[in-house]
Amino acid sequence: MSKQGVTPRSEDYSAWYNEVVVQAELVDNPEKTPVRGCMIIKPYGYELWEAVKSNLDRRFKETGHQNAYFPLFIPMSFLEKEADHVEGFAPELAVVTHGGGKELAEPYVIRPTSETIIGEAMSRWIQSFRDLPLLLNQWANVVRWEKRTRPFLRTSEFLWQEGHTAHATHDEAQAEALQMLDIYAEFAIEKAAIPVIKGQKSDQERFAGALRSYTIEAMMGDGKALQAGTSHNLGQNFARVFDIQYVDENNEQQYCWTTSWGVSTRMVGAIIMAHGDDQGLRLPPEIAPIQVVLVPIWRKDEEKVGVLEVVDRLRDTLKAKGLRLHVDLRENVTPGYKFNDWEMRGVPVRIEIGPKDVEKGSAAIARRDIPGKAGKEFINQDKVVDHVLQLMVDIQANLLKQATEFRDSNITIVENDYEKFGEILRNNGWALTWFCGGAECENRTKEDFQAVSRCFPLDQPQPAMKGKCICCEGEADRMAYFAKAY
RNA sequence: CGGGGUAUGGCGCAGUUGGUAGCGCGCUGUGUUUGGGACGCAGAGGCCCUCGGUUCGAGUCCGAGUACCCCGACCA
Repeated sequence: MSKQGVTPRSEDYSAWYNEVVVQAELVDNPEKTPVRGCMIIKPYGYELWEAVKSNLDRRFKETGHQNAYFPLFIPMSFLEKEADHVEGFAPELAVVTHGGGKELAEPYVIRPTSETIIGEAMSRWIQSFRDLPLLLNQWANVVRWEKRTRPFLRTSEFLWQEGHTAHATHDEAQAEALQMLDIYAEFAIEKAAIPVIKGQKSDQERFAGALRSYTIEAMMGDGKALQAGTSHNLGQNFARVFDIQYVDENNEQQYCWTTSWGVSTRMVGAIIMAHGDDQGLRLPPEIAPIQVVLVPIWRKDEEKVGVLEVVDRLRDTLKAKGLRLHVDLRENVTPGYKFNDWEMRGVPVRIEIGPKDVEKGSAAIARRDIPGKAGKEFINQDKVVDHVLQLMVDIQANLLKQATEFRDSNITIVENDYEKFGEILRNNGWALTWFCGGAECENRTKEDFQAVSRCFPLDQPQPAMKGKCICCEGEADRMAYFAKAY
């Protein structure tokens, strides 16, 4: 790269994002990746995804789910069984027509999601109420042929987990959908430090084939919204078309109630856009692949010996505390280069050890959430471990605090004022307003402001109250967030 | 799927009236450096997107094709 640093966010947010993901080495340069719309996730980016993955996987297992794996290929006829479902996905399907040099009798679809093939399996596996609930999850790749793609946010192939469960009653399925939404929100807030809002999707924005769809909505650094995770109560739609039935206690056949829920590599995009600054990434310590980077500095070989002695000692004591740590021993770049490099990669804490520190028994500690020299201080080497452990907590909390304050300062409650409503949306703000949920109204806001409802928050600001829909002025019993979205 | 643009070392680009390719960064070696993106010296590295045409001669001119990028309509 001939260029140093990235385009400032304020100048061109989109350019900033595209440059950061490449310069922080999360992905291969998309313009060079040979498969259009797909991404090569580089090791550092994949480690970030693994942090998301391992956190969620643990929570899924804690709540009784088991991992399984279903085929990448799905018979075309499976998708066609659920009318809404196939209609929703038809335009973005990749289809395999040939195999082993011969045309297939029935084409396979490369899964855009697995409700159908898992539904078919469930229909064979479930016999009795004793087989329920069936709580499955799979970690997989899926393909949706997207016209415009962006690394992590929208790619033709992406990685995700998709949970699929079957229950005896509507209420159990509903509870499951809400439980998984809670798990997503908890992860987003506590680990990714993104203050997401839990809500229900409007009928227009609902998953194709679902009874109800829920979402965690996150605000990005430019004010736009990003759906960071979803869960669906699929009702009996898939159970009916795939014949997922069980015999209840009274020996009667009943259709199951199913759910599905997913978080994808888009979450990585959310982390980048929720926290990044003009220096690059800022990663929350909880999920940062590298939490602490040690940069040794020396001029002469005799200094090097003393410096490395201190560096090795600090490395060992910090590692003993369970910190994910890296020592940057590169000799072909200067310390200044390294500082910028690690800031671009978003490492929460950097420790610099130079000859002066060896002499004075000190260490320079720089915290990434406060950029540049302002976030740097010199402390006694004896205090480094405690200080760094405290910084992990402080930085985690501070990133969440900053993101929350930013979000709240960009949300405006608006009632009965379509002009003001539009103004908020045009300025990339979020409008919280009464909304009847109707398709006509939503189409109108989309046309007028390129913005639709993000969700009806589960946590309603004025529960039990009613208002006038911002569009049609008809009765609305819930408020919804509207915003431009990724 | 509509509109615009680009294609030349790893990356970013230049290349005049057509004469057989250059700059910066990076890379390799080496020496001096190293506390906020170091410098000197010596090197390596090119099917100029593809096919066809014009010409003694094409990176350059003409034609066709392909790929990609940007802007709009569709989307986890």
